[in-house]
Amino acid sequence: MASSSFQPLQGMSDISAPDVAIWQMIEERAREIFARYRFQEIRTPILEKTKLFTHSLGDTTDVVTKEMYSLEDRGGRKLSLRPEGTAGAVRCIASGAEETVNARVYYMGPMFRCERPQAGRKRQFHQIGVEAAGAPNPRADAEVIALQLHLLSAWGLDGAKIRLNTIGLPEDRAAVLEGLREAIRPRLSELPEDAQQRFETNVLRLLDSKDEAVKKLIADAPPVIEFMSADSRAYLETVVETLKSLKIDVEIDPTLVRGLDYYVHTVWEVVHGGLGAQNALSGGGRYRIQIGNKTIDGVGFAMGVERMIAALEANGITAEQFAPKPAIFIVSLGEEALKENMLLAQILRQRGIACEMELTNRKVKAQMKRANKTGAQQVIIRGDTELEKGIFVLKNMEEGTQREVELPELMELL
RNA sequence: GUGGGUAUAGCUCAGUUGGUUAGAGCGUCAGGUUGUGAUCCUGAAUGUCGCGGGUUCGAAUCCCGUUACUCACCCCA
Repeated sequence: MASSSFQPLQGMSDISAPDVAIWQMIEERAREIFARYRFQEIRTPILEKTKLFTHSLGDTTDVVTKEMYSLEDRGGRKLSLRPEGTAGAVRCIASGAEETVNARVYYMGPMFRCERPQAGRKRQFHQIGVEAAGAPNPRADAEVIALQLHLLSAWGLDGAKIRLNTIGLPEDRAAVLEGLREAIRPRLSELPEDAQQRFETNVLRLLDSKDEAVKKLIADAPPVIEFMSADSRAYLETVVETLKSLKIDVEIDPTLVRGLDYYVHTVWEVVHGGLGAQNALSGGGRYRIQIGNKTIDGVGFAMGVERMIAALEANGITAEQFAPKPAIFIVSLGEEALKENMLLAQILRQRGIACEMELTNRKVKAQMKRANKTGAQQVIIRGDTELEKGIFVLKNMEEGTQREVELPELMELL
């Protein structure tokens, strides 16, 4: 039992073998897919000025107002651990030269939100995300969605669904809010108190409420897209058509909204059953963010790696399947053989062969038992008698067969 | 931030209305005469019963606090 005073903080955990194998699989395959779509990695600082987040995510969003880990440094500067990846990535893009306005980047790493932990929600969690900067273009949105689905299939995930919606342009916002309020106002008094409050502060959030009374009311209200300009509606249509031509199925969900202020036009979510209440694997959308005197347009998404792993596990894909196994396990018998076998192991490793060995003089039986547990395909047994004869016993663990070989043959076989 | 559940061996969990030396399975280690694993048999080690306080002749068991885990609300990936 770990000493309680040295446990990780609430909602944060160590990730080690064997679990880490699935993380490595996810990251490895993601890099491969990103390369095919010609996205490049960026690594931005985990600690940023608080202002970067309040400014780009919106200073009334919960993420910014109550969930950030914020601190002052020794110079009294207000800093925060990043709660998401887009702000930093966009800051980096904005600081670059002119050609970076069309940057295509991806990132993977830890994010921090001080919320109550729950299924699929940690305080330090990990995201893999992409940002494709560039002027609004529905085809760019569709390409990014295609990339996202490609990732899911590379990881072997089945049963994920995409829900898509538009939240229109900032110019549409006033009409949308007013239209929605007007539809709800006559029956406002029927709603619970917190919903009534949200009616004033953030009426869009009523769209995805879990409250039954609110849900019913929203179902009766006209879809918000009806309050948007013809351009905004055409934009969504082109996204959907492009996706269709790529043979990608999406479900239009008029109640889908996003919590962060920077979104415009297309927004989407990838959901998966078997995740509990936090069923969104990934969220994405088009955004417009002001950084200094530059406006960065772009489209991107972020996936929660912990949630992804939970979804994979629901599909029967687990870390053990990716646990690395040595090609060779070396069993020694006798002082002299042990010493020589360490040299042999070193040579094999330098030739690119994963190789494990027992470093004590335990009985052969115990060493074989350990060899079996590592999952090694083959075992080299070399004791002092083999050493004298200049041979190696090579055993195939699966078949249970073994034979004696000399050094040149051994090297050729491996 | 609000609310429910949980915390006993490395892991999964038993532990009767508070009663004497706290248990099982798995794993680990060792043996089953020569130097061979995944099966089988035998044996052994390992616990401040999450932590702190209280009630009691006596607490793993009851009460309070605390930390963490877990689930939901909220929020979001």
